[in-house]
Amino acid sequence: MSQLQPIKGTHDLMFEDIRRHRHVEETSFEIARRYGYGEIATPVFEFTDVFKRTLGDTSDIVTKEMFTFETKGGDNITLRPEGTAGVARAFISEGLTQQTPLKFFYRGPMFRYERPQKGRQRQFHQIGVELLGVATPQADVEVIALAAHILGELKLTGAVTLEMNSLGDTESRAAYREALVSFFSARKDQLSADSQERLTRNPLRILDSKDPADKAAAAGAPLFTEYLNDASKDFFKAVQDGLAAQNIAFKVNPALVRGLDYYGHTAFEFTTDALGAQGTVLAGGRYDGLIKQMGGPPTPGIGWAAGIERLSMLLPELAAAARPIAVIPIGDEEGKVALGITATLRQAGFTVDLGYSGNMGKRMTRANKIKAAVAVILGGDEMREGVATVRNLDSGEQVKVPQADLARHLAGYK
RNA sequence: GCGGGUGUAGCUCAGUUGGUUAGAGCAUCGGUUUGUGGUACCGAGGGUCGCGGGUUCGAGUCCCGUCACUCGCCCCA
Repeated sequence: MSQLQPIKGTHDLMFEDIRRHRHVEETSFEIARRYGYGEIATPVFEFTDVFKRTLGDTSDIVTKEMFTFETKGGDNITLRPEGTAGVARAFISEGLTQQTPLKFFYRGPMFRYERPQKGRQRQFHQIGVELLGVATPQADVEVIALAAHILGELKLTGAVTLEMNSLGDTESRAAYREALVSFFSARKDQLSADSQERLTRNPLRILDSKDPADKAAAAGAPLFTEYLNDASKDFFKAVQDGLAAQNIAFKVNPALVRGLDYYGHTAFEFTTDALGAQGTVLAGGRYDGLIKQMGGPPTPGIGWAAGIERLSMLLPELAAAARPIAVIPIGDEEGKVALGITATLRQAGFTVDLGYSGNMGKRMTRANKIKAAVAVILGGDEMREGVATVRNLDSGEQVKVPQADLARHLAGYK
């Protein structure tokens, strides 16, 4: 079709949309900063192997959702589908492995070749955090508390619920996986086609299938909690106690699992029912095996990512932007003086609009359209007296103010 | 990748059982108002009816294809 349209699943962000995006980014980084997080910006593309090795060859992201290209030089590169792999790669390749614990905040575009839907684009944006090098539950608690704090600051506490689960350590997960496979294998014919496929690829996923047949079949399935070993149970308990100590409400959801291979122990999601099928707004978990799997020293890690588009859609109305001051000269001579006054006011920190053309009526109309709070009018009379007429555009009241006193007089409109 | 819905002006939408110059509101521009905006009144511009093909004397309307958007499945933030 026409080249004059954005690529499927991409959008131009402007006006109110980008204000909301920036609001999410800026408030979340401001909170993360208080928890000791510094920002990291990794490249938007990496060697394809970086994602293949970390996400696991069988995950859907790797098998069908990556934007992968060959460069002119013959390298195989991929637009990042998520943020953790790049941060983990940087952790190793930047030689940071001796500097743990490390806390990173990131924001930026991610790319997944998927069918677009409400709250799901091919280029979308995430904020996320990673905490590397802390193996104790205190890290899990802190990272989840940070997420809750950010959502609270965004005024979304009432709109989301926190669900969590333990995927146990490697030993527990292997035991549980085995139990699940044997349970579902015995009733394979009752499962949906998708889930029969999952049986070999990712049996845990059968548990949170939306298919009614799967839900029925999963009713009597063994519970993860029965297969957690003592170490895993203690760990999960400590995380829950830590959250309770901070009055963070959560719900244990035994069906909560992870699509990506590198997760173990704590998995959590903040979800909403306001976004249709895309209810997950922020999700994360512990990935103790990842760094080693990538070729670094064994290093525990935990983190989460949140979709900025999804958060933006949930956000309540933002406070109105600051209203500008409109400077309105009536003729060419006044125009020159207006230039100087405009510059002075902008230097002093005011938001000032100086129109580009039109008679006074036109300029007043424009002042009104951009929601200016006051108009500073400069005409022949004002020039002779060395003043400007300051008109309050809400009340219509106007007074003459010496040009030199404008900044002081307008102080309330900054 | 699979399934449903929808494509008419810049935006939101009407358009009868197929019928001759395709409409409205909002927005835009001009005027009433050559030093005063918002309100009001008057007027104007703006449409290959997503695209291609077919049926028909005649298609915005019916049929087929295609593209796009959208919702859901899968998966995920």
